[in-house]
Amino acid sequence: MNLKQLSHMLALSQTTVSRALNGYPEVNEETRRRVIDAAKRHGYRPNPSARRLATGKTGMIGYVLPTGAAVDIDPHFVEFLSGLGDYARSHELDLVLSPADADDQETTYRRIVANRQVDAVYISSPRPADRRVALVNTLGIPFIVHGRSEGLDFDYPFTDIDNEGAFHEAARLLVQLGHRRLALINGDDGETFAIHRERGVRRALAASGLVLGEGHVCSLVMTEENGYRAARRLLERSDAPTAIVCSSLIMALGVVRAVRDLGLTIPGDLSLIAHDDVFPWLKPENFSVPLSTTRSSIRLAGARIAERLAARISGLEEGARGEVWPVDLVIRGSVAGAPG
Amino acid sequence: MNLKQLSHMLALSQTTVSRALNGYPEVNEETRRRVIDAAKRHGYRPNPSARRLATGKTGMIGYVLPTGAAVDIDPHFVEFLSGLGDYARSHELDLVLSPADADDQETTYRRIVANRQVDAVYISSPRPADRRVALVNTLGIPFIVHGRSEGLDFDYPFTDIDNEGAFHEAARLLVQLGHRRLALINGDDGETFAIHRERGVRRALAASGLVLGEGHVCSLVMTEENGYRAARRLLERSDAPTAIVCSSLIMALGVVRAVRDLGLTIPGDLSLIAHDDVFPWLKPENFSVPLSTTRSSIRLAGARIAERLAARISGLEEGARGEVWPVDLVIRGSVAGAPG
DNA sequence: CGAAAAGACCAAAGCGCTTTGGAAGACTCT
DNA sequence: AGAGTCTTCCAAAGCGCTTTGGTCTTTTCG
Repeated sequence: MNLKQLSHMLALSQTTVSRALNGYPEVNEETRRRVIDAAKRHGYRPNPSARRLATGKTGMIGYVLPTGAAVDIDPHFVEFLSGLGDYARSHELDLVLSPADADDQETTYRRIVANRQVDAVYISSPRPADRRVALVNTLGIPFIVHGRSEGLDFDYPFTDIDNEGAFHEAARLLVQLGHRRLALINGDDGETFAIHRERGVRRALAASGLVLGEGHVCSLVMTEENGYRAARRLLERSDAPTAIVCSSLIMALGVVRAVRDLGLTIPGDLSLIAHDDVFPWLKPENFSVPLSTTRSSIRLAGARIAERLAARISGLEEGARGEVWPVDLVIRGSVAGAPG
Repeated sequence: MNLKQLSHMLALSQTTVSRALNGYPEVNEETRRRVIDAAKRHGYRPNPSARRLATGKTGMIGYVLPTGAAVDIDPHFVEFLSGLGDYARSHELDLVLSPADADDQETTYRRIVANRQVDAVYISSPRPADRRVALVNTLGIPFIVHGRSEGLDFDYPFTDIDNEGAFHEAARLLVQLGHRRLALINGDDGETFAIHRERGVRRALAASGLVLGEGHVCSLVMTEENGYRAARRLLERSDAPTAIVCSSLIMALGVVRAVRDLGLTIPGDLSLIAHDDVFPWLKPENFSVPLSTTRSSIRLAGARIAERLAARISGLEEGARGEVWPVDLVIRGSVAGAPG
């Protein structure tokens, strides 16, 4: 059932039927009702390919997915995706993942824009002076950045959490509890979020005349193994930290293991606070010693970004507005006063 | 730059240019070279929307993504996706995720097929007599099932691993080591893979005249927390198992925690084998006691399924061929002879 | 050498929608 | 009553590609 058949059946022109269905004003309400009714009754659905060719709109949002043997898609991604899906579903938006060589995403961005394959894109895990942000900005496709870049000479729309504030709070609490030697086990410091977190910790320490010691900050891909190694290395130092702030729950898993292996205890020998993106399958309250966290649902962020993308596509949102979400600090058993 | 302009520039008809570019035989090789060359030089890329309207082909594969507040996308999904992306990237295939209400995926499947939104789809986490498989089969779109259903009255193409064989081997080894009371901490037993795994364990036990005791098998969503709870419940029984086979590494994390909380040790008091889908961020060899596993890379499965889908789209693969991959059994420190 | 076959190309008809540029009739206003 | 204004509808022109159904040469072969 296509438009031609439907309009013939109603003894109307395609123009009128199309307009009636798309809510244009220049059609009699009585006629519109007839059309809508007939369309429903015959299960007419406009062919998206045709509509796409005519309008250029696709009803899809895009994401360039870095892949490659050496590239691991972050488990955070899936949680973000859940949120995106939550929103997209109720708006019949689909998501197009375009896999790209991690080292050459630019080509893919250009392709999906040139081909008009999607109405908007989002960018995640931005870095300082991120080239993707610059590219997408000049290509002129609607977009939102999940997180922030830095040092770009233009503004852009983003949704981020207050990483600096969160880690500032966490570190401040530890200092207040008497800790003098803090360490930070961070994510890849090429990414802005990690930079912000480190900045937050340093600022909190500086407020009490302390510094983040040389060798007391690690930047690693966030795996359990890296958490273990980093913690082990830290705790075996002569100036071992008495408190660690950690960028991910998965790494915290490794930290806990290292602590145990070394015959130490949490929070007796070491206080630990980690960032929690809220995974349904790994909860800080279920750690053997319940883990204190800075918490922000990455899933909610996904939903929000889908919402903003939809708004941008339909022209409801414009400009380079950035939004920064506050982060909760949730205290559980893994923090205590400094030992000794 | 569109076809019209390009053909005008070459003083050829659109027909000839189109055919030259698409490899049709009825065009002079010399002409073809000229055309291809000019296309490249001017950066001509056929508009996919137009091609789509004309041919019905989209160059995309689809996946209906169950979403909803109560639905968690499995972290396995992302690993699978990596594999899919690895292949898709090199073939300029995109992946369309269509979020759907978890309780009504049927509507979405019908929509994407009716709308010709994708050339093929894959189905994951199938259940016995899975309605999605039946639906997709009748809708007539190319598809591959990742895993297997059961009790369907037709054949269908799938790629699965030998879950039954793997868990049979694991259980057999434990029995050989003298274990008499095994337990199985399984995934959601609505899904076929869990059923197969249970079957494997039971078969191995039966071969030695043993059975999987009432209460010695748990079926749960695969989270750390559920692993902990299940293990705790099992180990506090009067007839506590001396060995556990576990369906996921994430659950195994919980098992390890429960063992420790109860003051027990691995493998002294309990032998443990878990299934490993090969996550880059959580490795069995890095457990405090290195974990024995049945191992199969879900990422490789993703790549394979992309490959088969591409083959089906282009007509290179047909029929309902199913393939079952063998699973490795990797022995590490977490297994030992039965205590006592 | 003439008929049939093969080779190389083209004009035009879709694919199914949106949108432009009217046109016809009904209504208002002076 | 005639000019202007709405209201409501339509024919036809795209959107940019593929594909059908030719035409015109050139080659092959009995």
